[in-house]
Amino acid sequence: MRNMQSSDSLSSTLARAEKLCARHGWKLTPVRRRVLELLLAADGPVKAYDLLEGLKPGPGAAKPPTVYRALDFLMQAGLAHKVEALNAYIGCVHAAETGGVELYICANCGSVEERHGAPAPAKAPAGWAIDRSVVEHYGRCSACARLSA
Amino acid sequence: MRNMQSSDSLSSTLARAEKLCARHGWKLTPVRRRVLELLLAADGPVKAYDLLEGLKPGPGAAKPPTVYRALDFLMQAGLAHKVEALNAYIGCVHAAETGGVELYICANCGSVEERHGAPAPAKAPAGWAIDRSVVEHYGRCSACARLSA
DNA sequence: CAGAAAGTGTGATAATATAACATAGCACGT
DNA sequence: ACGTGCTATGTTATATTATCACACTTTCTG
Ligand SMILES: [Zn+2]
Ligand SMILES: [Zn+2]
Ligand SMILES: [Zn+2]
Ligand SMILES: [Zn+2]
Repeated sequence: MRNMQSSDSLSSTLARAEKLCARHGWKLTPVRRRVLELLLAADGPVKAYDLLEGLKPGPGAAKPPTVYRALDFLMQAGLAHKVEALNAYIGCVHAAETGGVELYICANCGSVEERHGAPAPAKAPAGWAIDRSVVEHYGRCSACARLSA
Repeated sequence: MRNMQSSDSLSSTLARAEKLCARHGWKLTPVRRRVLELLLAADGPVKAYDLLEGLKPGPGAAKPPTVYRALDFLMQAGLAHKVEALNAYIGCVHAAETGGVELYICANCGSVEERHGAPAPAKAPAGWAIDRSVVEHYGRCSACARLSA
């Protein structure tokens, strides 16, 4: 399973998210904040409909658009990432570091490591202007690689 | 639009696919072959349900599983790739060159360039064993970049 | 030929995501 | 405070993408 953040680092990540939004005049509303909490507390990538379930207990009986809107906001703010090949989402532990993100996803335990600010892929076709890159690596994390060796 | 292959290069790619399958004892059945043709003839990534439409004219009134099975086969054979961030598929112009694939997808005209042969193993986390990588770059191809400059 | 394995057909359904429109809350100039 | 517009949310319905389960056929193999 993904290494769950300690309660401490979870709340400090949330605090940083709050500050980031305040600084930019973005609104980290209750729904958005709750979705971010669910993402950060999870022990791996989370499916949109699981977030939906996660919101049920609270006051807002959320419907799909609610969750997808919150995810759109969080991704635009750089506070969450989509794992394209899994149709799942993760909270960004780095709270919106700049630059592209590179993900290492363990197929065995579900842990995800993020690397921000990856170097440009260098040999793009001549004249090509890259706006955004999706880079996801699948395999076994160091712990799982040792066990299955 | 994606640079459509000339009829010539399309049939030579198909011929190479046939040979590859023959060599490995894989069965490029009519359905599979037809799906590959549709992919190669398309001028960009193709959605599964568009392939379904494309199969309608023929004898097999295909249902979704038919198409997804054919795609699974083609991808395992290295004859097609999935564009994860678009939920779409492309025929491999290189007919199963080995190694990972890196895609350059023009958001303006839909053209796709493939690069085979692992680009850069990069600096994976220590101990990490990568099985498969998804690398997709979105932006503007050289032609479209010039126009929108 | 029998039996097994691989491929396909078919109907149903699951899982993921968006459209369209109504309502509510907040910002901002007056 | 008031009206006005903008942003966010609620709600219903639907679109899009993908798989399951089971029957049937074809192909391979002994
Ligand atoms: Zn991140
Ligand atoms: Zn692991
Ligand atoms: Zn290829
Ligand atoms: Zn282009």
